[in-house]
Amino acid sequence: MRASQYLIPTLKETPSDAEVISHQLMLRAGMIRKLASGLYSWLPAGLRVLQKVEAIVREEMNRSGAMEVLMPVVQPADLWEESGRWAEYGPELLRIKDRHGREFCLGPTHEEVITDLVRDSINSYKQLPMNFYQIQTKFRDEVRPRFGLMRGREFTMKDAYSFHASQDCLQETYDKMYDTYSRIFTRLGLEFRAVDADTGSIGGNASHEFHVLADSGEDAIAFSTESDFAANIEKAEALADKEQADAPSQELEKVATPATHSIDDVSAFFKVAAAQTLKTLIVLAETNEEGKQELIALVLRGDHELNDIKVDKIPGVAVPMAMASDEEIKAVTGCGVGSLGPNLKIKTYVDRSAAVCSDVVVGANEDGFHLTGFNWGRDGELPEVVDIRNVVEGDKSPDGKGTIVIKRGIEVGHIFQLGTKYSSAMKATILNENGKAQVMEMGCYGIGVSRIVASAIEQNYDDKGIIWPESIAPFQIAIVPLNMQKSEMVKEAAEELYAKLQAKGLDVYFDDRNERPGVKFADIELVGIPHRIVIGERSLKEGNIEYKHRKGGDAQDIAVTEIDGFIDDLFA
RNA sequence: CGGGGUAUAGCGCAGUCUGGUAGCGCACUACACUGGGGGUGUAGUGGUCGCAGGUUCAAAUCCUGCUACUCCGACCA
Repeated sequence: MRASQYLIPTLKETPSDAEVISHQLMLRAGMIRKLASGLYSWLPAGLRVLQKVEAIVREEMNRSGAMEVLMPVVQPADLWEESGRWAEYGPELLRIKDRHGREFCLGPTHEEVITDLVRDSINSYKQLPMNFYQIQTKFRDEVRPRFGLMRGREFTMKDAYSFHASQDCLQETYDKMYDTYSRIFTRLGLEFRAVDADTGSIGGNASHEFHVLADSGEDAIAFSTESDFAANIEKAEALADKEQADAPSQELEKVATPATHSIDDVSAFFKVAAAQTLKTLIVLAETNEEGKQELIALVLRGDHELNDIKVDKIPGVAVPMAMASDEEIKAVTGCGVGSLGPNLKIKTYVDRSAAVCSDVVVGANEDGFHLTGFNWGRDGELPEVVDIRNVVEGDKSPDGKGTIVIKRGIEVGHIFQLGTKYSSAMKATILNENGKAQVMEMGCYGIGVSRIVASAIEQNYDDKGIIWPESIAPFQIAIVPLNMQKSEMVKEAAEELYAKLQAKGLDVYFDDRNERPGVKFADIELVGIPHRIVIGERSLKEGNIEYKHRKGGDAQDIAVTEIDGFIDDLFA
């Protein structure tokens, strides 16, 4: 492509409303422009990247045996009423009416449409399994669109839906998708992790999220230093650092601790680490038969953080988890929040790590007092032990291998075993071997295509701009002729090379603009083209042209006569 | 939805308090110089100051209402 006939409107200054680096750089590199909040136009160079990502996704999906389809963006409300989601889905679902007053929505996802399609077209177990996918625009009316393409309202997604006669068969396709996704992200040149995810309200048997690792990621992921273990921090199991508590070495002592409430206060007052203290949190219990909500105490080590998703799973606790108010606590325990400790007369659970502490500082359940030298068993009965905290760096990995490291990730893929949620609601059945109607098992598999583009930048940039992975760069190689408008020699050499590289099937960016060298170099670096060839009179007279990679290293001279072989090696 | 901020040329901003001819840098156009890292000079183009009312001889500036954008949080995945 000739730069003089192509639009890449680069910006020197960063638009003030761009917060994250990918957003800033895509704007600056002339790849996208904002139309309205959460809505972006793709400019030529940006679209090239998007299409390269799509191509890789498409190739690998096809290779896995999935079939590509294309379903409408606008979907009738009837289908959503059938699945129950018309009522279930909140304001994120953009609802519209046509001229006849009939209700429709803009599809945030396509379970209903595909299920409708399949129930009409598939009748026998003999036809299964089948896996359908599309690469298409989705719309979700996000509460707060932000971070540019990272959380837009309109975005490109690859979504796939598989149908099965049995759970075993679903598992098989699920595993195949897991492998396909791993292959896709590897080909995209991204550093990623597949993590065990919470299946949440939909239920189902298994779910994995695929995260691109980047400091700006919205999710925290825990993984092991020595094994494949990786899980969303919300789900990662937290182990105690030892089997059982050490034998007591201190006597229990009651100490007056005026104005000492928080864990920070307590550890400062007693000059002990927060890990040598316990904190007691009070949450609401489920409403009982008399319509009253009692309280439940949760004991954690002072330095640990409560995980509310884990708490939701403890029997008897109100869902979603809610902390009791100061008044409720005072009324039941007779003391303030800052002095709570073990041995309360209400149902109590203790975290695994808090259960193996010895000689710790705890609240005395009496305002203004704490106990030191507290030991379970001797000084209080050990309540039921549960896992209710977030994992922290340095914890033992749940699979017993290595320790936990926490990094941030951007969710770019999610695979899910749906089970029969939609197929049963929408009566998508087949006849099984026994001639009986049977509801199909379903799986669904999503990839945020436009989000991948942004996440690739979050992971690969420097102070000069974007550094695209080779597989998705808008152009593979740039030719920069210097002073071509004046130098016939340079012009000839550049044109010749341009023709040659194009003939090799490469995506070439030929900067034939009458700009100063600095402008061209800066643009190419900002846009992030991986390979750069500079043709100038100076080196040309010595029979050379100059090559440099975007990732750095010094420029190297290549003899004009050897350029063919050099290029072939580069893209071998 | 709660709390903050912003809206003036394509981009980044000043001017608003204290009303009086709409400005600066970048970009853009023309010409000249320059030609291996966003170069220099000269001359230009481009704005209903977010919208609608109001006050005033006079409103970017003061008042009222609205809208859009944005940040933090809640929510969602």
